[in-house]
Amino acid sequence: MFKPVTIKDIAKALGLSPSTVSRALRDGYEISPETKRIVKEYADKIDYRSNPIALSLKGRRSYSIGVVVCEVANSFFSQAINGIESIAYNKGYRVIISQSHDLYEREVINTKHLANSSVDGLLISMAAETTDFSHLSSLHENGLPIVFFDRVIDQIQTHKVIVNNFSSAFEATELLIKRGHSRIAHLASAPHLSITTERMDGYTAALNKHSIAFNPEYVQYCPHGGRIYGEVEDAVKKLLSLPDSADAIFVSSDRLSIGCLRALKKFHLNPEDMPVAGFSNSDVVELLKPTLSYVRQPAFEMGRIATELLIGLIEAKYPVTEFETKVLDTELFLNDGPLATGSKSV
Amino acid sequence: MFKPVTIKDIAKALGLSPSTVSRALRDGYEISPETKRIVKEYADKIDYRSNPIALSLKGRRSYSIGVVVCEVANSFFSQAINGIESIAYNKGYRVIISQSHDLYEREVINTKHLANSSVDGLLISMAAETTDFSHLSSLHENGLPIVFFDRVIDQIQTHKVIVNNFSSAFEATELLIKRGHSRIAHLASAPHLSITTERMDGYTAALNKHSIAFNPEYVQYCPHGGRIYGEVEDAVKKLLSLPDSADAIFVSSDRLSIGCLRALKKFHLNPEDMPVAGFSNSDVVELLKPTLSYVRQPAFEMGRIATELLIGLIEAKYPVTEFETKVLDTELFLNDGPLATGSKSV
DNA sequence: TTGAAAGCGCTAACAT
DNA sequence: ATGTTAGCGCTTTCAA
Repeated sequence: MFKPVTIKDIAKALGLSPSTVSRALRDGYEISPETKRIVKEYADKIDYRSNPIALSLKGRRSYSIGVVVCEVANSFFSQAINGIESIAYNKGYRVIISQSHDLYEREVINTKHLANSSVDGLLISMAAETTDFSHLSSLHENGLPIVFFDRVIDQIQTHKVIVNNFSSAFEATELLIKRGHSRIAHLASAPHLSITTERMDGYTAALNKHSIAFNPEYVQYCPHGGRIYGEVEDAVKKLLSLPDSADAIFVSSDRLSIGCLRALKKFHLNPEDMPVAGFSNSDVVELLKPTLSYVRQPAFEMGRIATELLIGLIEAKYPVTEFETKVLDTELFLNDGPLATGSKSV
Repeated sequence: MFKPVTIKDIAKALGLSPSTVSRALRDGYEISPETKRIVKEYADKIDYRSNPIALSLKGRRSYSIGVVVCEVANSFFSQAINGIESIAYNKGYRVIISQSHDLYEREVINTKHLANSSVDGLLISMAAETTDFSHLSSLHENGLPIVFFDRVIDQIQTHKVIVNNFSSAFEATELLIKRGHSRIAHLASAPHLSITTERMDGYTAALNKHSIAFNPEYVQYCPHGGRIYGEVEDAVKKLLSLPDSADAIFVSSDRLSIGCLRALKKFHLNPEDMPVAGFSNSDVVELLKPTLSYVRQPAFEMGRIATELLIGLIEAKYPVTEFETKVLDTELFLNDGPLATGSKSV
């Protein structure tokens, strides 16, 4: 069907050997300028493009990086992907995206599939369901470069890119406190995710600072990360039906924030009655009706940095042993404007 | 770095020839059950995985399909990508996604890059800016299977997947008319896009049916498809500042719908004063404050079907000459519930 | 300065 | 039932 032009074709047409053509095209120093000119002109004319597959086979490099996120249809991740692409593209890598849908099994299959597709490296944000990391550690031990972003794990030593989850959560919670609320609930994602624990800590720290007793009943987890809307609605319902019902909610993830608003709307609760502060990178937050005060993560930037780190790993001459965890700042928005900014980078 | 196990390794370890191993692994009929067992067990033990690059080089097939959309961070497209993935995945293809950001130049670079990466086929929704299609026709003439979805073009004969844009637009417009509006503006995307003209026709047809004179001043185009928010705001501003200002707006694309609401909010216009009906696949439409009556496209389904058609093309034994254009139904939602459904499939 | 030949991992036609 | 060999497109010694 598709009839690609090969180096051999050029060689034959020009009465040269394939190796000469190869060298001429790659500007080998041994080739005469004249020959180079001829070869290049001809290659140009017939629109020759080298076959990257053959190149990969030879060089054991595929110039592609694999990405595993829970879902593309999520503002945070699609923005991060934009960032990933912007760098990968410039550096000549293509990006293969796959979605875990927050399912452990899908994550395992995807990473295997990607590794098997000989990606040169992996960019991953853990699925909510995942608690066993052997699928990743085995790849990592085999030398596959991996960089984590957003939902990271401690068990694998490599570069990581996150935001200051603790202080972001702290500030968001404190915002609610400063507005006079004291029965602040916390709607959280799967309990073992890094973002969940860190944000939880920020939440409790804020309560502490303002001498508000921590009430475990005010904390609801969504083990599926909000993948199933029902779990969010149930969680919210529980918070509302407590004897001493919550009077504000801090939500610790993008999808949950939306789910929470949806549930509140369903229960006919006005934002005045039940203000919500949560993480969200939605591009329409300002237009949402139960309004949302929100923490915005620099998703694009996170993708960019993670990719730079990954490519650094891939192209490193010597094995890298010093890893860094980049911590970026978030921004806290209160209805329509920035109120305060997150904390420092480490 | 990465130490892949090869068929040769297995052959050597087992005292067999590479071809025997290869055949045993692929269940070749000529291999004795005993040998198969031995080979498979060993392969399993050392976690052997075939090198897809070598396979591709051999078979001239990469088992990957390229996707070009304007933007991943757009509900319609991210849902379509989910559909694409669901099929591709099952059939053993991986998906390489790239974004044109509605820019002609990016689209050209991306398609070249993908073709050059030897994808087996291309799934594309045209960029708003694109008016010259030679980058695609040349690939297509060279035998690269292409399937268009959503934003299609007439110039290339192949499978296409769209929705019934005409009747969807017709119904959305008629909805506004039935609610007593007669000065209905139309906020449209780039004028040469298929979706723009088809939806425009539906809009005018609805006006006609109800004997409302078509007023060209009520039509505003956004050549960048809303990529630049300013163009949307300007367009809306113009519509509002006409001597005989519009009293309702029909918006013909996802991003524009959001942009339009944003502009209206900025101008402090209530939905009662200026109702909007528009295409949108946002997953938070019901939560938007200037409310939106909306046409929802079966994005996931479109991705699914387009991918099935593409893989059909890729795996066709003989050149395909009969192409079909699948036309799917949309749904029209009025605040909180379906009101009417789009029209038939062709 | 150029060419010949080997090899990357795999498969398939052709032996045996 | 198993082995030998050639070749996919390219690069890279090694020879000339």
